[in-house]
Amino acid sequence: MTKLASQKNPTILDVAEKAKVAVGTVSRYLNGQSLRSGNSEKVAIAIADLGFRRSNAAAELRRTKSKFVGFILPMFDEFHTDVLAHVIQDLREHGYIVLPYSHGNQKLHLPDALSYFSEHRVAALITSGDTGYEKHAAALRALKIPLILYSNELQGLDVDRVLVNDRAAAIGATRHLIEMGHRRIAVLTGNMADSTAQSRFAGFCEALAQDGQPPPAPNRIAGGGWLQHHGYLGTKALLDLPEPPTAIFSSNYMLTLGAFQVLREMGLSVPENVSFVTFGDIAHYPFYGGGVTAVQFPIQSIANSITEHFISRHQGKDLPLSRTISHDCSLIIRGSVRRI
Amino acid sequence: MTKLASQKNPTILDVAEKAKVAVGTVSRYLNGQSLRSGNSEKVAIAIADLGFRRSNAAAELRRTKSKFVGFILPMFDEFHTDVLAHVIQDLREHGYIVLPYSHGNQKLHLPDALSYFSEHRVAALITSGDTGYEKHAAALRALKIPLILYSNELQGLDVDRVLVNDRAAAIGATRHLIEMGHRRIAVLTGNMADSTAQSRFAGFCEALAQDGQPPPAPNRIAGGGWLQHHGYLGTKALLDLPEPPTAIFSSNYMLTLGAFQVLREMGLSVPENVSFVTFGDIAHYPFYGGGVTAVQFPIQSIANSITEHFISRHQGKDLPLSRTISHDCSLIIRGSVRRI
DNA sequence: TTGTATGCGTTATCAC
DNA sequence: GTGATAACGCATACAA
Repeated sequence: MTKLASQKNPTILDVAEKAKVAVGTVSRYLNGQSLRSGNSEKVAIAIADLGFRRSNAAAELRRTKSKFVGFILPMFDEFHTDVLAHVIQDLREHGYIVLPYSHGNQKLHLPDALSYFSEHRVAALITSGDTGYEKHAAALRALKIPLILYSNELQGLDVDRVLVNDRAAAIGATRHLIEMGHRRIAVLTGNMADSTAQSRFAGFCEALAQDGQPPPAPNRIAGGGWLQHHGYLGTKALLDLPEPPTAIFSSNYMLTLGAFQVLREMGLSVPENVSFVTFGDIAHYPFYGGGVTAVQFPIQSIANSITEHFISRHQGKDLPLSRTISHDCSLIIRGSVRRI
Repeated sequence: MTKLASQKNPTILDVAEKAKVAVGTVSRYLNGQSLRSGNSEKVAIAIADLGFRRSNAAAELRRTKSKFVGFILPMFDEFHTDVLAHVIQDLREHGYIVLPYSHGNQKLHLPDALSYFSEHRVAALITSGDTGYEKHAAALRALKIPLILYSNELQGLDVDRVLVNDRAAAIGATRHLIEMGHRRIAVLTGNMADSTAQSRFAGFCEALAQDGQPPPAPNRIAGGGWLQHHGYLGTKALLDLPEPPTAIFSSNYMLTLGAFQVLREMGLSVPENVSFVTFGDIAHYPFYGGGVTAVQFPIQSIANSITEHFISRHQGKDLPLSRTISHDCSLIIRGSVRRI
């Protein structure tokens, strides 16, 4: 059989031959290392002529450090997708490839994800650290790769963390309600097993306490999960109270969605019938009725910190086992809080 | 130096040795092929004992067909992210890995994406086929891999297409406006270089024609791009008309967002001051004012068709060079259209 | 810096 | 089906 060059992809051997340099030189070129002046051009020309593309599989196999980074997101919702998109962008500029893995809001099956990432020998794992990770701490440690958490705190693991000041933001949002004259304030919490849900609730309570108010009565606490139906059911219960709240503090945007669903069904509007403050700002909130007052996450900063954590960790410098960065949120005041 | 087993990842050789079978047998096991009864168990036990994980890089290097599939999306917006998420899920069930590439709404730099995908030897390329692809047709052909387009039509390439019946949906949406008594109807178009923008506009005009109306006057046609600011500027112009439209037909959800921004700034509301119909349904539309009447895309069906196209193409069956599947959309009627 | 040789871990190809 | 062996394409250690 005659060799048909067009049949096979050209390799660095072909490039080396054509450029009349050694394969090592081509490899050095591909990895951005310096070569003798003049050689760069020769190699570049040969690559262009041959239409050569390095095989990432071969490089990956031979490399000591993988270029893949795993990213687990609970679902492709606005917040997580936004973080993911930024991280993909940031890491690509450093030459890394992000492998997203979503468990589609099914019950988390972390072992599946870990086995998937093991196959790809990912250099690190980025995740929001949802409920249930503690159970798999051993498996995570067995991966022997850096773990980078964003959004949620997670105890008992040596990881880098990128958090937001949930508590402070919750205090600010609640205080805004108080300043606008609200006293019967209810709260929609997230899944209280998650640290974000706890911190936001704690901040809410603290703002109340600072105002000299008692902690919220149990029937003013609803939700208990992150999804729309939690917000729906929770808000329904709150509004059915003999003394319904004049304002609601919501712990994320999906709860808020569910709340709005109820309000719509009951023919109530914001802020005329009930005031509203929510965690999580989305592109649509400015136009929801009079606009929704919301706690905005600094997505760009979160993504940057994730990237920085990864890069420094991957350089293998001497680093503490665990580092935490916290970012502040902004309260975007719109029209969903009525002064009473 | 003594060999420390814990230092290196176990390989199929280790598994084969431990299970007392040949490496080929282990490979067959890993790829789901049938083994002599009893051998499966032996291999499974050895794998579990050793904590073995196949190296995808090595497999990918040696395989004749890659397990990677490229996916280009213009941005991580609701529509494209939704399609992506479903495709990731569908393809994972078939053992394929999706590599998303977004150009972040910058000017499309297709060569970057193609070079990235070349390195990974992707088995196929999925993309919405935005404006500007024609210029790179040669480069796309040079990849010698199946191309699967969704959303946009693209002439002059042998590709599989998954489209929606934009024209029919546009007719339906416009007819709804007409049936509700509207005669002064304006349109926000997308980028008219894209087939979706053309089809939606054509459907809009056809519905008008069916009602015996003339084509829209030039000053009733605005937008000309897919982004929020196109909707903003376009709507501003429409409402500044001596005879502003009583209803607006919007070609996607971001245009609609921009339109709502203007309406809000001008203190106008939907549908009291202007009625609205939009392409693209999103989770928030039920709660926008009285709810937004919208054309809903069948995301699940689109994703399924993409997957089917890829799988059949990848099986290498004898197939026509180009296949097209079209899906119908649904008009979700809510409260953004006033009867006049 | 360059050239050469070796190995990464798997799949494909045979003969059995 | 199974077993032995030859690639796959690149990075790297080593000697030059």
